[in-house]
Parts: sequence; C-alpha cells; structure tokens
Amino acid sequence: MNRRNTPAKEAILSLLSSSKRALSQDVIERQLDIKINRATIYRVLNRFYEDDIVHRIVAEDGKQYFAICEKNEKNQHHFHFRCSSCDTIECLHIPVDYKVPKGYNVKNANCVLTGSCNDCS
Amino acid sequence: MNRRNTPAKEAILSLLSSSKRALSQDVIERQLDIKINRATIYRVLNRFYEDDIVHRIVAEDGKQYFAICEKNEKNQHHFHFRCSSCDTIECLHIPVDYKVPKGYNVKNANCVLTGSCNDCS
DNA sequence: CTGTGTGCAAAGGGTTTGCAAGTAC
DNA sequence: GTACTTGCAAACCCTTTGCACACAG
Repeated sequence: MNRRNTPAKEAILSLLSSSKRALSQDVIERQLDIKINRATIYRVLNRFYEDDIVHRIVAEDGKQYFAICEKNEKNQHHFHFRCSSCDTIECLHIPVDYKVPKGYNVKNANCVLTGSCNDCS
Repeated sequence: MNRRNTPAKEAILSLLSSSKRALSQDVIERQLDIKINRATIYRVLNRFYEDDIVHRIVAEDGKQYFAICEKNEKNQHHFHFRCSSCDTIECLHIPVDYKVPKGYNVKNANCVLTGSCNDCS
C-alpha cells in the first residue's frame, strides 16, 4: 500500500502543522485555501492516522479531532482540553497517569477534559 | 419541570443499577424485558443525566455509554476501560489526576482507556 | 500504464425532534 | 384536567463507501 503526494495531503498536513489545536473535519475544510471534498479529507486523515502522523481524539460531542503527533510524545498518552466556549481542543502535554487492574491491557487512551480555557474564562 | 415515575424509567434504572458496566442505548434496548422505543430510551437517559443519576461517557467509537453514579464518586472523575474485544465499558474507580494550566477551568472529564480486559486478554 | 487519490452522491450509524396519542398525579 | 411521557417516523449530524474519473510515479 504505497502513498502518493498530492495537493490535498500537502494542504491538510500543512494546516495541521501550523495549528496548535486539534482540528475536526469541518474546521479543516473551512480553513483550507483550496476546496477539498469532505470524503477526501476524512480519507487523508485516516491515512495519516494509520501512518502515525497524527493522533485522533474523540470528544464528548462524539466528533473526531486530529492533531500532529509531536516527536517526543509519539505513542505517549496525554490529556486534551476542550473549551466548550470556543469549541477547540488542544493537547495539554500532560502525560496520562493511570494503573489498571491485573490482566488488563491498555492499547490507547482517550482523555478529554472539558471546561473553559484561559481565553474564555 | 417535574418528573414522573413510569414503567420505562423504572425498567431502565433497574437495568443500569444491576449492571456493572456502562451501557449504550442499543444494549439497553436489547436487554430490557419490555419493549421501549429508541427515542424514549435516549430521553430517559438524558433526563437521568440532567438529574445526576447517571454519568455519561463518550467512547472512541463515538457512542454514548451510561452508568449509575455511585454515591461516593458523584462528581468525581474516574477512568473508564473499554474492551475492544467484548465491547463493554466499565468504571475503573480510579480517580483522574491532572493539573491544567493557569486560567483553565475543568467542568468535566471524559477519560477512556481502550484495550483488552481480564476476561479477553 | 498501473494503481492510488479524488469528487460526487448515497448510504450508514448514532442521536434528536415534531407531533399526536397516552398516562401519571 | 394538565402537563409530562411515549411511540412513530422523519430529520440531523458525522463519517464511510461505491463508483467513475483523474493523476502521481
């Protein structure tokens, strides 16, 4: 399964790279300079996710948000903060600390704190 | 906005009370003895949620799961564990420990660890 | 030229809503 | 009797899929 470079991928990757926040498909579509189809955006994001280029957060609103994986936190679970006022999600760079009962195996962590951020408080 | 006791509410509350797991609407509908409409189940669950009778978890699959609030953990955020093999969610009774940057205000926490549980490992 | 990527439209799955009929109190 | 509840069907929203065409390598 080879991957090809296309304008759509470059645009989405560049947008994610320049954003401090985790973005959802609709926000990405709105912020892109070029018009890219909804389905294409999802396909590109899912490929980035498979290739560990981005991580995916599912928030309380049931929507998926995507953010670039920073090198030093790759495969490292961290908290996310969702501001319900400005409806953005940001990575808090705080590692998630937990212990699970014996026999349990954790593969992924989806931790989102919701409230109001510094700008909105 | 008064609340009335109805067979639907009693049945759903009793099912949630007897379950060790957080349940989604489809599972609730399937496990109920009496037939209750999908929309009604959601309305009852949302009312329970407003009244702090249950808490709501949104998992990576984007679905809502509901579990009875235990007295001693009311308003206390704890981890949840979702087993991707048997597709159940359970409350881990492990408090979520975090600190947020200055000016941030946390109202809710939605923390789900995903992996395989003791039975499925 | 071959196989990956894209747009479009439609389908899918979970959740909510409008409305008329039912029922708790 | 009044206001809350329910069932039904349809609407909504986010995400995925099928298919034909476009295009990167």
